[in-house]
Amino acid sequence: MKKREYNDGCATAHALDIVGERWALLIMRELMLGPKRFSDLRASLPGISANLLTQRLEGLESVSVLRRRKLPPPAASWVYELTEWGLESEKMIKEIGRWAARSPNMVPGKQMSVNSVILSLRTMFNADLAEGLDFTLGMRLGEQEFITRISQGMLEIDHGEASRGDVLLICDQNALAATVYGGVPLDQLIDDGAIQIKGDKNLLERFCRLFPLPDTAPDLHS
Amino acid sequence: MKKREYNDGCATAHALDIVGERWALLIMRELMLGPKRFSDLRASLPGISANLLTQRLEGLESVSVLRRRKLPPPAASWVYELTEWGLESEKMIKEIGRWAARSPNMVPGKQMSVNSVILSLRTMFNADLAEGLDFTLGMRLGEQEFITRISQGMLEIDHGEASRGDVLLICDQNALAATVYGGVPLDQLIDDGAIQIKGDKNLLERFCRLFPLPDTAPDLHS
DNA sequence: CGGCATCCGGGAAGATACTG
DNA sequence: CAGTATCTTCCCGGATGCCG
Repeated sequence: MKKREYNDGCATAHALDIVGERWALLIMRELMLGPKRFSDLRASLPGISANLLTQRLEGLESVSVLRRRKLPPPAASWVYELTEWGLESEKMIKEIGRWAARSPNMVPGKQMSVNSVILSLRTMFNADLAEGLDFTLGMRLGEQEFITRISQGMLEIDHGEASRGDVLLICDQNALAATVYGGVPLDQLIDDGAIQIKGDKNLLERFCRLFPLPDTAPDLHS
Repeated sequence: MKKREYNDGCATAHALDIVGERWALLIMRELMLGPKRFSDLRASLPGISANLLTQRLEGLESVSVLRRRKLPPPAASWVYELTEWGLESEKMIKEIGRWAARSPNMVPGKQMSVNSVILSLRTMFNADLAEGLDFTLGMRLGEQEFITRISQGMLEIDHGEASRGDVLLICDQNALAATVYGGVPLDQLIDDGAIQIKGDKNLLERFCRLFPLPDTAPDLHS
């Protein structure tokens, strides 16, 4: 056993062999919405060292989770992107997040990356609460733009021109998380200047209530 | 940051903080079908040291994933059991296994624990293929007995008296995996003495075809 | 800017031995 | 059986420096 592996026929154990190392799953999370460059990855993973990021990218490439691709000129830089199979890990990553959302040890209010907020919306979206709704919402979160479509009880969020939405939301990802998950009133964030809106504010308020968090599980040592 | 944590508000990152350490998820897998004692756990996790198992159990208890409980006399020994929330991780663990089942690096034929085989059946069960089937199957896998019920396109497997099934299967878990996943003909395993059957063999053969594996994802370096 | 190479300290993992 | 104690090894994380 050279590369410290569980020698176990179980598929879950195999998953841990290939994506169980520190940072691996978070790197995949950061690539879930599209390819990124080395420094973008590094910027969205607070605390990882360049060294380790290199190692992980090599490891994940060697097991066919992601590939390294050269952008056409004039960009000419390298990007990392998930393979199709790598992309399929979204279900698993969401299920992990859904489970952990009930953790009694989860501390709210910590910083999140743009990608984690978007993925958390995809995870916690409650179709029943969205019945009858039909609209699009543009989001400008820092450098990135997203377009969200809610119709027929379905949610889609992808990169796209934010200005094309029925409503436009401009803020940073933590402000969005604060109102969707933290219950901070939208008006307060607008007054603070943390959030800017163009369009129907009521639509946005309804949007924010579509992502209820589950109850926290009992803490055995509280 | 004492205990090496991702300082990330993302629920998936939090999950890694609490169950991302080596062995943690496999310990949970081993407790998924019911409480176990220290040495049973150790026996079903080939390669873990007593040392580390102690640490992990303490860690998982401290985050309310499992609890330590003293059995009533005359047993009077300690067992470890998942909390309700810990049990809810089954969906996540299955989703991880389902994803990894497509890995191009998965080597078939490795040893599996009894619990992993049972959980893999729960994971890979295909409801469409079970339409119209209605029977029970008892399984005696080493020391453990299970009763499986298939009806209305649903599968249930739990600990229970194997002899009460319409069919009884006696074998070790690797033989079961070999025929269900490895495509080894039942007859061959019977001839080898690896499997014993009491009851309708055809029923068992149909059972074995209810758990198709997904296609393997492309290997970038093949 | 976008990495790769190297070194170094600390801590986690693994092996072995031992105890109640 | 159910763990401790000890020791070694290896991985992680940080810093620095090199190179295209």
